[in-house]
Amino acid sequence: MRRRDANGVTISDVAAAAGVSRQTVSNVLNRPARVAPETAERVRRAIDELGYRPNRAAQNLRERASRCIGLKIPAPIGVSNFLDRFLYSLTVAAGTAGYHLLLFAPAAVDEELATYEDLIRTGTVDGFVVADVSARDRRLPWFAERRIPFVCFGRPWGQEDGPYTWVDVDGAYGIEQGVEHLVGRGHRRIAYLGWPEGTGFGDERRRGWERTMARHGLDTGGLIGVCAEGVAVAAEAAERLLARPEPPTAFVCGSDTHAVGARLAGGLDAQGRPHVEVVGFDDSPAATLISPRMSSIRQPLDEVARRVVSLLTTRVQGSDSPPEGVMLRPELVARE
Amino acid sequence: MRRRDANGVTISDVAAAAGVSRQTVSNVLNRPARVAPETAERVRRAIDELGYRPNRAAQNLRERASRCIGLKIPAPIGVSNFLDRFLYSLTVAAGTAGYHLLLFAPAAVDEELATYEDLIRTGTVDGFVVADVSARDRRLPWFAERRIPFVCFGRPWGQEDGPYTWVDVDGAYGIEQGVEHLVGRGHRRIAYLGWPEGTGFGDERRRGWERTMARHGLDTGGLIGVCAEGVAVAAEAAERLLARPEPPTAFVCGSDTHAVGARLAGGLDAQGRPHVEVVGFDDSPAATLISPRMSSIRQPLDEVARRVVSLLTTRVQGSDSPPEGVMLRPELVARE
DNA sequence: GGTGGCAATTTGAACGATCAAATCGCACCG
DNA sequence: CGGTGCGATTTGATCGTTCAAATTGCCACC
Repeated sequence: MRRRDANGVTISDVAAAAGVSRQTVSNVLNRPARVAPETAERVRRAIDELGYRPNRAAQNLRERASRCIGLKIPAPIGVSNFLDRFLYSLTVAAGTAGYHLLLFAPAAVDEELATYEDLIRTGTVDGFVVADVSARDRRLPWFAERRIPFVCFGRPWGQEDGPYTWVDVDGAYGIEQGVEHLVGRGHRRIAYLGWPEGTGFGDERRRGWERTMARHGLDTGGLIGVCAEGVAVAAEAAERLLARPEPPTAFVCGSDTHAVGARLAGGLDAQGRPHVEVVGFDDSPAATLISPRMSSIRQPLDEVARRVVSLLTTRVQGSDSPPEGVMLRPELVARE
Repeated sequence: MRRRDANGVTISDVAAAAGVSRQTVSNVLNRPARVAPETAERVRRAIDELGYRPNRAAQNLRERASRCIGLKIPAPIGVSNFLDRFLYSLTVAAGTAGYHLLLFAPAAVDEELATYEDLIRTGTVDGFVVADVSARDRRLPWFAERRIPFVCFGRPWGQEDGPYTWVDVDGAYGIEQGVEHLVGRGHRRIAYLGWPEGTGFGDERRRGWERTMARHGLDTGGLIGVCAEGVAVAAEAAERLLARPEPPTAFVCGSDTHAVGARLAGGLDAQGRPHVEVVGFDDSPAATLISPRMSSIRQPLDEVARRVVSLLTTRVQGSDSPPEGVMLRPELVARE
């Protein structure tokens, strides 16, 4: 029994069974037009009978491609299951494009670049999705220099029109929808609660609030709160705003964590209705688990994943496509 | 320029540069003892200078192994980022064992088995981690029949001593620690809030509560609440218990979601201290985000991942190891 | 009946690594 | 001085696939 496990049927076995050469079998699968219909039919029957499946390693070797997309999985420090959801969308999108997602975690921070390089040089992956782009991310020029295919989820802030390809969601637009929603429900003193200055996406979301308030001629003075991500600190920050002489009646928030904090700070009335209306960002489970459920701005992760995969696969397949930035729109999920 | 990208240095290039045969280069990397020290040194220098890295596809073809572990990523319906954390631990564990994690998501439910089969038959993965074992999971006998290597995270309930290999965490022990903790703090009426009968792990956790209460001679009558996972329903269930004539003063819970519900139902006193003490399960971010922070039972995910990978790799490498069940102990993280 | 053209199919080589067996060089010994 | 033994190294074959070029068979046409 020489390694005759579940595996073991090769293209030659099929060829022999169908009475053709191995190349004809290959053609049936890859270039059906080249094969006479009745031959193709005979070969297909043999394939089915033997349960033949082409060996991936052999294909990879021949094609010089792994059909794998590499993704660094960050240490789980986050609070939302954002990565969970993106990972799922990305896996599905990759799958329909004929790719697989390959996860890796560098042993140490200073080994990170070496790990990327290794995966490419050994041909383990064809390219990367970079989901945690930071400002002035040193990986991006490093990849570009080595002509390593990659696509960012998240803008390379400050270089949106630069040499990198990315897909991102327009946070300002999302917050704008949130403000519009609250204005439509009669609110005038709408506060913003989010991250301190410095995170690209956070700043953008805040600007979305500012500009929408301005368009409606609403004052933003004393209505901004900033704090790190965390329910407790967010609740404190919200309380400070609520303690002011003209307190906000509603909040738009940079994240669902901030939003949960705002809701806790606001409290509920006797009927169990929140004193302040809150719109979160990310539509994480927290938004639906809190009671009553909370409106939140949902990022179109499926679409993001599809675009990322599509951009990456064209780049992997060698066409020297120009850099491209794709901006998608989030959507307000209004609840209650 | 024939495909001379970042890639392209082969073992023959190194051999030529070092003035040896390609097999000697291979030996330097895989069987160093066979090579004379000065030759090895010369080869190693050539490897460094050329930046040689062995091609993975060629190795895979020759070795008949992909060094990839397949993992089905479930649709993200959960509330915790449990998968996030396990995925990370698993990626790290796989990495140190020389493997990579390959994610996939079957297009449709009825294609699930076909997807597994395909991945094995094409040699895309060497085996699977099954992280979502259900009672009477039809995949397990199906895998076994085909001699497809796999290891479960989670017991195959009812067949713990059966033909399958698994790693799991002793939920009853964990809950026991929680009850002990609460007893130690003077509580006598300790309620259990968890899933309705039917989930293997949920039932086990409840039994842990029952047996520990019994050991302390404490009555469990009217102290059990069950509901689906969800903060709102959990809060309602907890309220019902709290409304009874002899209400519980503390809760141990089947999940952090249940625990958050219990905490919300209990409410805070004037000093911001919870009226009821609560111990959750999973030590998810929710436990630390709620204010004040909550005790919770932490599963040793790093250890689980290491054991899973270790069991799987020995099975992949062909040794017909007998089935094995590994039970690990969770740990109470006491807070406040 | 020979020739050209075309579709269908086959053959040989290659992708880059590793294993098994063969070969080489050298010291040792009878 | 030739044979033996042994460590170090090389050669040839192989893993399973696909590309490029060669071959085959068939028909139409002059």
